[in-house]
Amino acid sequence: MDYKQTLNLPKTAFPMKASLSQREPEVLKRWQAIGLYGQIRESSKGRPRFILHDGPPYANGNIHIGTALNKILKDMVIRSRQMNGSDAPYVPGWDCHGLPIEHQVDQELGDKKKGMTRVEIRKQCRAYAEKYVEVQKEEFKRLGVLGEWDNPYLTMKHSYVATIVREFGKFALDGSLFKSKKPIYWCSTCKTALAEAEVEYEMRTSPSIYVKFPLVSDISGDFPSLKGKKLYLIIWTTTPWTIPANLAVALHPAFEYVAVEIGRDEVFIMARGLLENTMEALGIKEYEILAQVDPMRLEHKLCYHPLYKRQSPVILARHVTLDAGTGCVHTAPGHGREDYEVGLDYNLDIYSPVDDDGRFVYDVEFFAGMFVFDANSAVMAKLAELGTLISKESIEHTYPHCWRCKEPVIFRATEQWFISMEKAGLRQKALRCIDQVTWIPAWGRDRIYGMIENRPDWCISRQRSWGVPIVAFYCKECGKYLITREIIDHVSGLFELHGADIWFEADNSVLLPEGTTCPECKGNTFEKEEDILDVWFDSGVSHTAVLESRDYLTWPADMYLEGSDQHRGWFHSALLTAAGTRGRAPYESVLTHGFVVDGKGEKMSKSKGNVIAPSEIINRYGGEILRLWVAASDYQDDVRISEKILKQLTDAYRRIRNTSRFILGNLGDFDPEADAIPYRNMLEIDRFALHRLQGLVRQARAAYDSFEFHAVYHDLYNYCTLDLGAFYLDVLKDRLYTSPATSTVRRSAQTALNTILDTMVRLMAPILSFTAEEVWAHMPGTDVRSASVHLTQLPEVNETFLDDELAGRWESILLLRGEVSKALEEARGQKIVGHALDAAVTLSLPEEFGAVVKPNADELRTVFIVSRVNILAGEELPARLASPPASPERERGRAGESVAGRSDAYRSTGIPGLAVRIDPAPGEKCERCWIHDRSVGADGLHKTICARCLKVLKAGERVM
RNA sequence: GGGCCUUUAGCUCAGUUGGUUAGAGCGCACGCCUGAUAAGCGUGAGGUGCCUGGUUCAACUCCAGGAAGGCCCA
Repeated sequence: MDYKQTLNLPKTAFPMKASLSQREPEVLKRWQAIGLYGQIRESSKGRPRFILHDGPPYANGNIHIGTALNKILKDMVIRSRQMNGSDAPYVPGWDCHGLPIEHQVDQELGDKKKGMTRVEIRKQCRAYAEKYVEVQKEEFKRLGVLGEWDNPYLTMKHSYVATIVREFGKFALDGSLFKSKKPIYWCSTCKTALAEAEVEYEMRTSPSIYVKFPLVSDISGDFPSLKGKKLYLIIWTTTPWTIPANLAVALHPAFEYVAVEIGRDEVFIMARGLLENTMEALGIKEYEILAQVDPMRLEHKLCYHPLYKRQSPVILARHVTLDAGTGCVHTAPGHGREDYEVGLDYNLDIYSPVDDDGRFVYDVEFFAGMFVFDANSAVMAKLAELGTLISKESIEHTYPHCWRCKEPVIFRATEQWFISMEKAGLRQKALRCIDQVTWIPAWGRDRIYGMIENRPDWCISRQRSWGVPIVAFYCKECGKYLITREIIDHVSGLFELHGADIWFEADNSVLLPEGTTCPECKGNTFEKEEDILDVWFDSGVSHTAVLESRDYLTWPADMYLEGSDQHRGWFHSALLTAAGTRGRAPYESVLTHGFVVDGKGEKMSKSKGNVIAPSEIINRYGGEILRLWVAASDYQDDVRISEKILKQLTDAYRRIRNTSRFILGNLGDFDPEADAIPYRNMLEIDRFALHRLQGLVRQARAAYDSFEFHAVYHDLYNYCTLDLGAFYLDVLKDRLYTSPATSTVRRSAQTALNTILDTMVRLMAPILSFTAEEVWAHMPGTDVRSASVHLTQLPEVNETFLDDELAGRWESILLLRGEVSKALEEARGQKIVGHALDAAVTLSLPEEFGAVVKPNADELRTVFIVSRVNILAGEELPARLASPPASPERERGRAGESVAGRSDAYRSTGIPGLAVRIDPAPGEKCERCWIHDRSVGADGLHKTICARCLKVLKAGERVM
């Protein structure tokens, strides 16, 4: 007879092999078909809301691994909050305007662009954005991210654009808005402003000149040794044409400067660290240091301009370096980024006397009308003529060039729009708002605080086509700009209906409210502004464009969740726009994650070849593995990814999957409604398992509460391996397989298993959303369950399953089990036994420990999974077991070696006083349950079967 | 160059307020099983706690300096 057929072996349709890349799309299809997102919304009506407001990714290109990390994290936050008693809707969004798209479209259009109107270009850009919104949408869905995908927010939608105008209007009307000059990259061939991303650095030969600036101020009071000398600050530059715009000479406040006499009573001042280099460049061999000069004492002193009859002050600036030059830096605030910044500090004019063609304007003495690069030699000649040029060479260096025409570009100040950090107290408002927010991790607060504290005014204008127009008019009579509440209301209304294209299509009779007159000069003819808004303003106001416009969302959001770069980006622009218009932050909390780096912790880059695309992982391993990777990582730091890490995660995934599968297999004939055993009637070990399960629930819920998904992962995984695999499930096999199918003892185990799986599956649902759903579908009692695990709630700690007294005893048994395992391993090594069921275990228990374990003595055989357990009472102990180890330092197991015989006792170190002896179990091995028992062979018919199994068989026969 | 941050076994992570021999799982090695089987179980070996100083009876933990890496500026 084939006794295997009489066993209750696991049986389930749940496949061991996950085939994630095939199965996941099916799960997604089903979610779509049953309208899962809508069902969740419906089922959670009236619950407290949790609003995670999505930061809009830029609608350009495929998603990368960092985007995937971000979106999956968001999904886990949403799902765990949703399953935690909240109503957590998720409205994804996209950032659609801006340079990268316009730049892409520019490249695709090539020369065709020249003949196109702005509106036509904008149409192309819109189509481009639309395309990538769809591409990315599918990619996000594939990650298992659940949300309102059929109604996302787009920053280019009419209603959104109208909101942008209204929010912009608030800054215009509260006095924050102003116009000022700022240097930007300018291509004088294309006559256009360029963004940083549009300049390419190429080698170019430029002049390299040293110029002396005669010091006007007498500093001999501070430096007596310089009395009566002719003092000069020496500067070095590669752009002689910017000398006419020089307004200052900058020194570093912390560098050492020296005054050096070079003969003829001429004294040059420069940084000590660059003295030798400079002297060599100037060809001066003999010189004498007369004094050390403290740069702080030179601040605000004056020099003559080397060309003109005006004076330039000495200023202090930290951007001065010792890499090249003299440590005295020619400063033209209208022609350099750092010059501009320091110019603001010293209230210098942003002077930039160059027109759109790159020519000096009419009032520039000597050089009016000259193209700047042609003016280089003229400037040098004039300097030489005036005796202020002291060296002239040329240099090869990298210089910015226009991406389109490849000509060198210049830095040139142009009129820009700014939102002031001070005029309406924006900086102070924003700083105050920061402390109303919970920053996770906490250092996010200091980071953004420092940024807001130090940032310059917000330059919000761009000379581009693809964006939201700055709604402003200029009076043709007096030139003043005009922005009024009426204009904002009127234009935002137009945008709401027609979109922002109308700004470029319609004329002022449409764009201006009827009867608009200039309040300054009463003029009534106007010109509209052509600049567009910085896209950070677009996305910055999403809190109002999205949260305030959908009645199922709330303002402020409960959470913003983005990478840590967004302290300078979206968190920042959202804070400014909300603080300025509403006086508080648009978020209650801000959670940031690190960046994805490679296995060595280094940044991913194409050139390093260490980039891993999400699609690659999805195709090879499945989206679930990507989700598990996100869950397993501590996102507060940078997150590593590598083949090795993915391999580890697939192993971990299989473990969780197989554990679920094994339980499902043993629940194949279990109907929870009909077969469950009341808790009080369950076996102790099953009750202990339920007690331990509550520990998992407690830990996992706490981890979810604080968004520590990696703790959930570790707890869940360790639970599968330790609590279940290494103990409970292993012990349970004998009972599940060999007991009568409907027996109380087997039903008791199944009741526990059902609760365990039901708990596990809901705990894993926010992380392993696909697999949890798959398990859910295979669980017994499906007809009385929700259609999806994602419609259920996280398990709560069930107090009725807590029994500390019982748990205490069983923890001791577990400890004992560990020691027995070691003894068995030793015996295996000595070939006394193979499988544990070959063994009989004899224990000599220390008194106190023995008392604890005693009530469960009969269960030890099954807990150890051995054939027999003998417990020796203290007085019965053989002498060799009773005597303490000769010395505590002696290695384990050696205590018994002095005694002859193969079954030396194992002497425990974990439980002092415990000795374990392993012998081959007496009796034959039962063919059915594999336990060695003396009763095997007693039955005439079933000669290879033990008494216990015989009983089961007999009972089965009767039933049959 | 500046601001913020990170650094614990090969990997992913734990480690209360400074206090015994720094933990877990995986991976690895060895063994068992073949009734979770492209599975399962057991045992074991792995750590200069990034480095250097300092405070302290005592430092992975506190302080200073440095290194490597990351984000944001310049």
